[in-house]
Amino acid sequence: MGITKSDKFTAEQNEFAILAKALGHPARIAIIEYLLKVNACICGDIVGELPLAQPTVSQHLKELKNAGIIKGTIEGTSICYCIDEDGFGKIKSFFDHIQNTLIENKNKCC
Amino acid sequence: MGITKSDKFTAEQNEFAILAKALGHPARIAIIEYLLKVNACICGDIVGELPLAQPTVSQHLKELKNAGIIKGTIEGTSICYCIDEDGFGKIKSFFDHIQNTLIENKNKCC
DNA sequence: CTATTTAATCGTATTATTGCAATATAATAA
DNA sequence: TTATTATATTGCAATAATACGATTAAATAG
Repeated sequence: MGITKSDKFTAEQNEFAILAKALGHPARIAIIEYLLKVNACICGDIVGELPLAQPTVSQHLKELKNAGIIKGTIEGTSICYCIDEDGFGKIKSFFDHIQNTLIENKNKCC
Repeated sequence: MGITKSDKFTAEQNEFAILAKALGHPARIAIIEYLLKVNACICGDIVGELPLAQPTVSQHLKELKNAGIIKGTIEGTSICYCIDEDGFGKIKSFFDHIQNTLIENKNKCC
């Protein structure tokens, strides 16, 4: 079989899994960290920063964009990427919810 | 070539990617949510809760455990799983850091 | 010891991901 | 128009992930 049974899970479960999956690669974490470091949106020099070829970086950027974690705007011949706060907000609220529930359930674990 | 170049990235980047990757599947999100819902650690009835066969659930539990997101304790013939707060703490602090940096960088994005 | 119960592991088919060379596309520059 | 520059897409090989039937392992029950 080998195919994820997405239809057997809720839309929310799938939505969060997609966000988490997009962050599940060191190159994509490195991209996020770089976008934060340069303190502003940045263009194609992400390629120069990563130990990967240009098509590979482009592919990782595409996955982050599809998941709603970053966004890109065209600026002449180059494209400016930056973190999409909406996507991050969704992830963060999920973790906050878990954290709160864990605090409520304190000491009721094995 | 199809193999992630983990050695080209920092230990922290890899560590966080592993945590995020472990959450990058709806079944594993469903497991986390179920563990939260039952308000205490729970045993093998996770299998009854998910639309997946027992070996598949066991495999997902193993991945969550390897990533440090859940932990299991033996209780007779069954095993009691619950969320590992340490693993979640790491993920949460990463997101908190990003959130804080985003707030600092306000309006400097494209 | 012999069931029974519970969960992990093995083996394997299917599908997805990773990575890059080669190529294509899109915008500007000359 | 013809370069040039920047990024995306295609195609393909290698590896990883998903799912499950069959089996195994470990603990308890009888």
